[in-house]
Amino acid sequence: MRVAVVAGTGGSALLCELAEDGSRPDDPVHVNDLSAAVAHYERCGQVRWVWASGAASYPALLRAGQRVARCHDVALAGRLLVGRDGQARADGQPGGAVTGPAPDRAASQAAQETLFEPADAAAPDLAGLLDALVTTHADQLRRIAADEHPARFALLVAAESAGGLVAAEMTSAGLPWRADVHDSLLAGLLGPRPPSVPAGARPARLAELAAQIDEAFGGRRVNPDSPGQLIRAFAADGVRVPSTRFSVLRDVDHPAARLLIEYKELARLHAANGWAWLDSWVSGGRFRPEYVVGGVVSGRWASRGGGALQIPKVLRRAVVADPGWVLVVADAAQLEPRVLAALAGDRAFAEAAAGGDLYLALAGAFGGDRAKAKVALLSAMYGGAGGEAGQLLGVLRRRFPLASQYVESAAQAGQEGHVVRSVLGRTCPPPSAQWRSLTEESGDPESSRDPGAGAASRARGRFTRNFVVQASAADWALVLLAGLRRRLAMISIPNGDVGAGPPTQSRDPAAAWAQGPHLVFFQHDEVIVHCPEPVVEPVLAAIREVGEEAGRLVFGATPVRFPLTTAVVNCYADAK
DNA sequence: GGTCGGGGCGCG
DNA sequence: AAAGCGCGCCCCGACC
Repeated sequence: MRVAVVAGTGGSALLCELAEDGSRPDDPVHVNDLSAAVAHYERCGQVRWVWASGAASYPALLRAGQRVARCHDVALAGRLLVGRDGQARADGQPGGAVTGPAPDRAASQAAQETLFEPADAAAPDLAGLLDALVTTHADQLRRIAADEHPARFALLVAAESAGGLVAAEMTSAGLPWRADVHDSLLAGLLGPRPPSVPAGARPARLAELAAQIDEAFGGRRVNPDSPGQLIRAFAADGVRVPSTRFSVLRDVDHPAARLLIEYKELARLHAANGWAWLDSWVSGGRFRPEYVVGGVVSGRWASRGGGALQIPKVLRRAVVADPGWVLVVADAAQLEPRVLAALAGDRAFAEAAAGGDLYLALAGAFGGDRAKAKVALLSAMYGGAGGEAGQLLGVLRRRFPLASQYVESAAQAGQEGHVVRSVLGRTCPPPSAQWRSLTEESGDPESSRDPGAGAASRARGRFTRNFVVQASAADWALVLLAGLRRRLAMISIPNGDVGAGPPTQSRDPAAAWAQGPHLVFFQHDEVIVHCPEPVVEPVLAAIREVGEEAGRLVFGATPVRFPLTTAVVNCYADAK
């Protein structure tokens, strides 16, 4: 059953049960306590909540201690559909439509605008919002059903919506983070925490390195954070460097180069994940970033604040399970090449991907050299062709023609300005107007074409080449995540067996759902479950099952396996 | 005083 | 010569 919901003020809401096609047979019901109403429906059986945006609605429910099992997130679904159908343009020009404009879009367009325009917070027109929600949702169901592969697209919408639930829950639960461990890590590398005044004071080790760098430039004062100043300082010593990035400095013969490499590494840690980061982002033993579901065009997540998806490996030492709990870290091994194998239906390739080390299985085609197999595959997926890669690509093309053709035709489509789609139907953005005008063939073949046109065209080819793989891998990961979330919720905790339990001050007392094993991190092809020790086994079993299930749901019958490596650890740093 | 693009680098 | 994809965040320096 689907139930549409719009939240009112003070925990109230307007609800309405929907028919299968999304139509509304009954009048809406006003409830004073939404979380109680949600609890009631969740107890009674299978309900899918239809709401405008989980990111907007779900955190309040979680704060009230209430979880939902399933939802249809109209905002997330709408983005997937807009990506597929192209944005209708007011000027009547085609907007990159894939399947042509749907008839009678005007009404649903108006409903959507009502739904997402800023409402009057003091006196929201709940009935109007619910109408708009129900109309938009029904329109979405029709458009999903009209997809070339409706079941796949419906799976994508369901998984994306579930992603919205996971994201809110992970923010609420937080990633266990030991501020004391982080602090001593920083102190060990940078020196003790400098006093907050004067602001911007360098920690001891950085100040020392900066002084040594000045000295290495013969006493010239140089700001080591300024690439421009550094390039000029090197030039003054007769060393010409095109930039000051690591790969350049590594090969520079000057006493400052080595110091700069060390300085940059530590300065980066200090700036991005130093004490200021710790103060802003970690509280009560938890790091609580905000995740942006579908924030990357490929369907990968992005994050807002705290750089949650770029936590440096050295800081994994600070990610420690609560007493009586462990971290179960699961990582999809060689996900993207396996996804390519499944996408392309290349039999020889797929059989190599049936298990174990994929690159090793393919090494035979490359004279037994695993490293060469890896370079060839990464080049095929990323569009690299420099150096040795070109020749290895030739080998790949001969031995695994279908896998090669799959990415080649995606690249060609992109170069020609077309869009491409992931296995479940996420669509890449169309080229910009600027790209179109740049790459357009001029009517006069003799007139010189913009020299940037070829480069722009090839760049888009690399983007679409990579998109089909990266976005399909994201499809798989999202389905995995949704399935794992569902399974974790079904694991019950042996009563009173949860060790000392987590420090109570670090946990939201209402978060009863976080008393059991729950997701605390998701990074593209890797998840972390914070898990009470007594239920490690069922959690590992759930991970095994869901890995199988995700491959089957997303790719259907394929010999390709998507193995998950798991580690049960107290500290994230020990997982690899 | 603020914004914005580029350089650089963290993650996958 | 350009040079493998996708992000977020920091700092700098140019600019308003």
